Amino acid sequence: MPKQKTAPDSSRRSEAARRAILTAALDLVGELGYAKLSIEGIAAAAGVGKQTIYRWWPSKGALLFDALLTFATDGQDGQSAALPDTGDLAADLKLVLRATVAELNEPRYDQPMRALHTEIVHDPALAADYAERLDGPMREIKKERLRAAQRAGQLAGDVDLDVAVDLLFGPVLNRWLQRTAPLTPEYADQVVDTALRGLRPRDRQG
Amino acid sequence: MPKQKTAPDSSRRSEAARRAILTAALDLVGELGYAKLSIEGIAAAAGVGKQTIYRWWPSKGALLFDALLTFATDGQDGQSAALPDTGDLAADLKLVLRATVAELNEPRYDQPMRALHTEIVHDPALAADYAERLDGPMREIKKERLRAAQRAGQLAGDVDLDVAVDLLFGPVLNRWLQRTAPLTPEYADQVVDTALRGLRPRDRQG
Amino acid sequence: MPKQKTAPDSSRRSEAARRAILTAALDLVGELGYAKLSIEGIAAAAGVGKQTIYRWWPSKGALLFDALLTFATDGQDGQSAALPDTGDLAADLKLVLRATVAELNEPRYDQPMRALHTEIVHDPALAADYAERLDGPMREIKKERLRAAQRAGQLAGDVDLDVAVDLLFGPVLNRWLQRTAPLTPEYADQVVDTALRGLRPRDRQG
Amino acid sequence: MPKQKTAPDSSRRSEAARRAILTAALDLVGELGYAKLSIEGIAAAAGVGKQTIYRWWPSKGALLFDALLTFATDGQDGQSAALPDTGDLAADLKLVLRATVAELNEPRYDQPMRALHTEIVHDPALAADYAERLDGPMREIKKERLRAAQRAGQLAGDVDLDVAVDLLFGPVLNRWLQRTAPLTPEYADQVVDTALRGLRPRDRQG
DNA sequence: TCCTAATCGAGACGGTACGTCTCGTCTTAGT
DNA sequence: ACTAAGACGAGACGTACCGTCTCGATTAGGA
Repeated sequence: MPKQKTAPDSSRRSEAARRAILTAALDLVGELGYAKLSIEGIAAAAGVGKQTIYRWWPSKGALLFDALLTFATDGQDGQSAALPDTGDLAADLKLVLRATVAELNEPRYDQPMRALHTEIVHDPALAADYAERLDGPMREIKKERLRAAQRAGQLAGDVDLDVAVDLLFGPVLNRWLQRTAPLTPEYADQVVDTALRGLRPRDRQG
Repeated sequence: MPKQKTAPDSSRRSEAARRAILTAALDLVGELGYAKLSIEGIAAAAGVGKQTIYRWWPSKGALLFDALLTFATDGQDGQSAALPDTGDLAADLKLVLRATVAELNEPRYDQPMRALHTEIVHDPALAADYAERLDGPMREIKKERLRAAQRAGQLAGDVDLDVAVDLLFGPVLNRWLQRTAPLTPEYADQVVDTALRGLRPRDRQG
Repeated sequence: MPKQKTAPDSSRRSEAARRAILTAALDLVGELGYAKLSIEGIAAAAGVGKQTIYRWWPSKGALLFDALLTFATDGQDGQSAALPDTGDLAADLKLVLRATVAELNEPRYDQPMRALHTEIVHDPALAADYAERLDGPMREIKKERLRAAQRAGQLAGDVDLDVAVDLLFGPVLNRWLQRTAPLTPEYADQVVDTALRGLRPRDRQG
Repeated sequence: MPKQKTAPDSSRRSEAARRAILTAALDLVGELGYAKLSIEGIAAAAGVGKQTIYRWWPSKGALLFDALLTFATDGQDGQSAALPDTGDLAADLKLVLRATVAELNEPRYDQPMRALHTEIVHDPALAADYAERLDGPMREIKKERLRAAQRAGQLAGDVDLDVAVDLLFGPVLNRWLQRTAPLTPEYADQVVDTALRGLRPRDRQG
């Protein structure tokens, strides 16, 4: 069987170069914005040859994603992460959604995440990677909290949890991406309240 | 008063060139995808000098937006547009959301809209323009239908209509942009049902 | 008939850029030598975009040749040039060959000419161009002087003038290119004397 | 005395690798031409690590030279080589010069020799090596034949033999390198005849 | 016979330059 | 004044090689 292109041997990979590249990528995207981010610039800032980037990452988006994964998930253990559960679903969700809002408003995260989302929009392969490695685990954590709420009788048992997660987080992410209106903690509260209560009047009998 | 930069005189503008450019832009973005779309290519495809593009549009995103506005809103009258109102809110919303899903899945719209969203993500000026000229009017139409539902007692009176719109359309738009899962008509129905009913159990009295 | 690649329109060509590029090329090849001469470097030194070079010259060799032609032939009229004719063929040839030796030893000409010859060795198209535009005219001038010598009875009438030119100038050029031995004015004299007299003994009858 | 750089120990040298490299170099230069010849390519074609090349040869030119020396001088004994001596100097020289022409026109030799000459033009160290190991011995063989001719009274006694060799072989080598005109056996004959007879008329007595 | 040190293949690394592409500006003719 | 055309300075793209630098894995002699 003839080998296709001799894939790089990751055992020989330089960890120093890898970290320098990821750091430089995050620094530069925060500094210059996504539009002015170039592989050339990242290589120069990291003190690395361009080929070293092209060797290990298939696209600028994949590099950015890797950078985000590496440094954003730096502190936490990975699997041990869970949403708070004080017994009060509405309060817990507001806390989480407000934290999300705060993070999205944080300049340090804003630019890289916009960049990543831009790439995802146009690159199905990267989207799949994102869904598997970032969105998937996060979504599972959220669904876990909602499952607990179902067990506690605070959430309807027949609700599709994926839809529930989308209902809660979709509006916030959307407003952030589209900038249709400022993204405030109050908005997060509103979304939680409205999503939990539903749009239909409660005093009517169905 | 000395003129600053001799602003282009739109009275002399060539309508033929304008339409050729907008058409070429939509064609090319559908053909090549956003990443390979270039001003240079649009000019060549439209049989137009590059300067003619730079003279009339401030950015590639603005051009794309213009193209979308010009051709997407082609058939409809503009103000007369309204959401259907059969008296059955859930059914009407499902109809609209399914139509949205269908449009987003339509290849002819998919690429240009992704491109526009990408630009919006990074260009606040364009985002404002988008909010004012496209999202705003559409949102108003949706809110009008919801207001009617409030009058008919099918929607809680104290619900913020903007949040309601976000709750209904945000998840769909999000799933489209992020490709976390396939975007189906059934999902549209689920979102409507869940948003209307709310996440909380209905059989509890409080 | 579809146009192939839309050849550049030389009427719009920037003369300033052209001269800056040719000057920079000659300067740099003299400064760094041929091996370290790069298009990138020439463009930077000339304050010019790389594309402007690639647009007008098919290869580094063609550019160098152009530079040499432009500046080496700067002073002289072009057609009026002729070799000296004092009536003494040997003296005239020695003068010319000594001048050739001096020029080849001149650092200002040495590097660019070596570079050009290197390119010619590997690029038949450039070789043809060289033969037509530089070697051809020069050879004609030399042959003209030899024709005059034939008329004056100082040169055998049945000698092929091209071979005669090669016999006189070939050894000098060769020694320069191959560095087999130092290239001195005395060597020029020796070549002229030997070529004129021939290798065979003169006092023998056969 | 501390060793400077740990010079390679040639006793441990792999003869298989050496021959594979030299063979690959000659093959590739004939196949791709000199411009596209790369150390990387030679190493790959030879199935050899790049370092093995860099360890044993100081430059691409030295490698090429080595390759030429190894395979071009393969059949012949080395010292026993001598030019033919039938007693007829002109005939002998024509034979040799025609053989030279044939070799230079041989595709198998053309490319590598051009490559070597290119390197020599720019690399004085290689030029010295070439002069000592290839040009020198060959020139000595040629001069030996000319000396015999002098003894036989077929060559003027006061002619500088180096100049004589240059006069005979320079024109041919030059026409080959510069491609000013096709290199034919007839040209070789003409050069020999003209060089032997001289350019001056023979019927004049002085 | 084992030891050990140099050579081997392989290929990652920091770099430089390549030739192409597009950017946004500027210039030239032609309506 | 606008247009089509396209040259220009600028600079990023992704590729190809450069020459240096580890890596194990042979592969010789010298002990």
